[in-house]
Amino acid sequence: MSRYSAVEIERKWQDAWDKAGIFRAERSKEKPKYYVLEMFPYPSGRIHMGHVRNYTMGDVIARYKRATGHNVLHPMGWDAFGLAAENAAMDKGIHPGTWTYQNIEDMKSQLKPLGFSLDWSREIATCHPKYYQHQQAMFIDMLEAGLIYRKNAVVNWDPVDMTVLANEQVIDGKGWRSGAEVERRELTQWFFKISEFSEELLSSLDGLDDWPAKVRLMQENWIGKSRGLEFAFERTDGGEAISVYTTRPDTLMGASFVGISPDHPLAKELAENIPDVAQFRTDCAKGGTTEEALEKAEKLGFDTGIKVKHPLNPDWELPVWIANFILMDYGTGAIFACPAHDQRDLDFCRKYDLPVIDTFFALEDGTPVKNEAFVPPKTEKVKWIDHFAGIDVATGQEAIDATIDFAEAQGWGEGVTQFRLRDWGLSRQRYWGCPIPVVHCETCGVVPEKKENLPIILPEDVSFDVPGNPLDRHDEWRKCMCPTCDEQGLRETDTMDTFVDSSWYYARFTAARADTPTDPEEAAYWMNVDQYIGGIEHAILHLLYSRFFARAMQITGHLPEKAVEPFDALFTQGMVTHAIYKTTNEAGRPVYHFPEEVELRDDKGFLNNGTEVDIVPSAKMSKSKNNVVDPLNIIDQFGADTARWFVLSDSPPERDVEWTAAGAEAAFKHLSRVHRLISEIASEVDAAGSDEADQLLLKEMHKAIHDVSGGVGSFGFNAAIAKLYAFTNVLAKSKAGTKAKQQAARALVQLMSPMTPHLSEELWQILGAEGLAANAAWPVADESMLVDDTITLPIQINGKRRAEINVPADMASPEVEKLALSQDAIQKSLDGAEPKKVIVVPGRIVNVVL
RNA sequence: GCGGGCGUGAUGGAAUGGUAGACAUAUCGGACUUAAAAUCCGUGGGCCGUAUAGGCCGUGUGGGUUCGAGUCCCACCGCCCGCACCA
Repeated sequence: MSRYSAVEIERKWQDAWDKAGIFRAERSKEKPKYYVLEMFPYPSGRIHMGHVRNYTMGDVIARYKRATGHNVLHPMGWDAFGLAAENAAMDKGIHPGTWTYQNIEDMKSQLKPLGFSLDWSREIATCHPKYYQHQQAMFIDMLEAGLIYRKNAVVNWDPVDMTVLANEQVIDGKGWRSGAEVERRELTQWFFKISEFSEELLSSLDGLDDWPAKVRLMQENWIGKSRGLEFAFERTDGGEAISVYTTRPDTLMGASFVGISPDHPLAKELAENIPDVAQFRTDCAKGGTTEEALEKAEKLGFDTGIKVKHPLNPDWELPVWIANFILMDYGTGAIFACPAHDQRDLDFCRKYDLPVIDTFFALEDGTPVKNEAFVPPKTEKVKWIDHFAGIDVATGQEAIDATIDFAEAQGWGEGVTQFRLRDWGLSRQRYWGCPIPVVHCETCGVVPEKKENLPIILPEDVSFDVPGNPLDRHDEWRKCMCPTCDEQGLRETDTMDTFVDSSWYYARFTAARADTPTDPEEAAYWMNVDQYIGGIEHAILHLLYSRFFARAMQITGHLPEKAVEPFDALFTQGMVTHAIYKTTNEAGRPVYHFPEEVELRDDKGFLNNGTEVDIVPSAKMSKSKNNVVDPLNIIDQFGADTARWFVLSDSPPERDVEWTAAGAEAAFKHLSRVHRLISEIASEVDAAGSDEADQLLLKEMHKAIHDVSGGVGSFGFNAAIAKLYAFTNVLAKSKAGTKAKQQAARALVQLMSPMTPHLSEELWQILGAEGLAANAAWPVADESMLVDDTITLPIQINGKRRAEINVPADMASPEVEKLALSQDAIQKSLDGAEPKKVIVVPGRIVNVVL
């Protein structure tokens, strides 16, 4: 009998599938379509465990759906534009395109041996003009449809390298290469009007039943709908009133000062004449643009000297401060501060010695709230002292609503709905991205390129020896004809955010070689994606942008109406994590070390020169952190099926998993055992089984079919695999040579086939079954075989298990109760006491309450 | 700082509010072998106990709801993800 040789088997069956062309997807009227998609990879050069996990899950679903009679589309491509290619160009002197295409080739050759049931004929790479020309065409359509516009926005500016930095390139407020303190600087940039879709993107979340609740909640909070009060504070000096927006108008009587953003028009105006204000604005502009950096920055304030009047009491004057924690992007860029009921306001008032008005809330029972920044809960009742409309006790929300009504009735304020969601800035001052197809013309302004001039192809002859966007320096490429007046114009040198590329690739896959962005018939047939699978780290941006883009494509006629939500079902897998080993260099910058450079002793890590490293115990595998584990070793050593089986069995798919090498060998041992077991069964001579034993084995088989089908169909892969282990154990112990055993063996091979497709093909053949296992219909569980005649019921006394009884499955509750109470162990525990109550949960449990 | 999530044996983990630890790994013991590997059988939360008898404790911590809580609620601790220019 031959041993399990993964290498031989896997190559052989991959060739067989290729030859049969069974994974090539075509429209069909006979079968229901099923579109399964995993988030496509960034071609970093090496596949990592996260990829293997992600694509194995998708492949299991794809193969399972094929087996259950679906016409499956399962494509693959490359999210190929991005920053890393430019870094490689700078570090290694390779052209970003060369680097990227080489990586794609390498990664494809690493993915192929895994035996995924992919339709490679639809492969796309977003950096290829055949892809991005369609993106440029859609950009023009969307620009003309009013979905795109230009405005100023802030970027990270490195004053030494004179270049824009990505957030990732800002480390502790400093440029990653120059080390210079980063400044926030305004540039004119292109934007998608995603905020116009706020309400729609929010309310449509309700229909996404097959999305994780946590993702919907995160998107809801991100869109951030709020109802609040907008009103203006009159200035005592007669200047233009300052309009503010607040979600807590009920705290207006605790107002201490009015704050404006450093980017507020008033702050800018003051800066023109007052050097201190200008200086203050400069100070505030230090550091990166992330919300995290802004929120964590030291709170800074500047008293403008301007005073405003409280809307409910003209004698009450409030000072106007410029404060760095107020965002110009949200509301009106101005607030009133209420230190008694907001911790940040309180901290600010204490720091700058501003008045803290005593609280005016009390708990429902009248207990006054001391001014330790008590945030009145929106859902709980608080006593609301009667500055406004005579309401006594109200929930926070009632108080808010009442205040808005009151302000509107008195005519000094207006209820306003606000969204936190900002428009999507798509401009990037970088080379390796899709060129934005517009021309700057002295006469005509900024005009879209003619569609027949597309694609606007990135020039090849660029250099990265100077920081900044090489397109800016490429005069030959920049100079072009204005599409409207035929005079000379200059091309836009900003390229598109790579999120644009990934916001519509799912649609392109439905007709990857079409001459237009999508093909109406193909899109109508294949959309929507039935199952989308990817990392939880994409819960907000990528998914929200894709949801927006599907709508924008629909408006511009590139997607059918039904595809308004592109992904019917979403599964967010957990990340594969690994410890990070870190030291610090002379410049104070972190240096990351590969796991194989670090020796671990007593929970501490050391480099071979003896230096101790800092250990971050568990972090997302990331190339820049040097903590990526390479799955190729496992594939080389044990084969793809072992790698696939292992990543599925080891942890629940939604949870993060800390990578350890141990366990892969165990998976290999099990597959070898299955190979041996099935081979033996195939060679066993027929023997008569006992009916009873046969029946028991077949019952186990049907239970396995039921449980594994359920697990595979609902991302319970690890539970399905546990069931397969148990079923294998039962099968191994059953009597040799019976018909039932042959049948059960075939079922086992089929049930494993989505996970271990190569091994299953091999064993399918060994068992003498017809055709390819990949083409075989999925077994169906016989419902009548799933029920047991007798069941074991635990008996509890006050919730603690004291005994168990075997009873017929259909025994009536009163009889179960009688039988339970008659048990010796129960009688002994009762010790003559009379039960207060006996709870019988049919088929589950008996609980005796004393 | 804000939003979201997670926390169960030595380890990965299982458990529609219903017997906590399925299944697997490490370990230990045994069989087979000249020996080893492979394989097979057993052991496999802690404590008491001669124990495959029985009992007590036990799902990050503290409280609550319930006949019954790993699961639901509140507070706290720790870790992870995201925060709009990493993808």
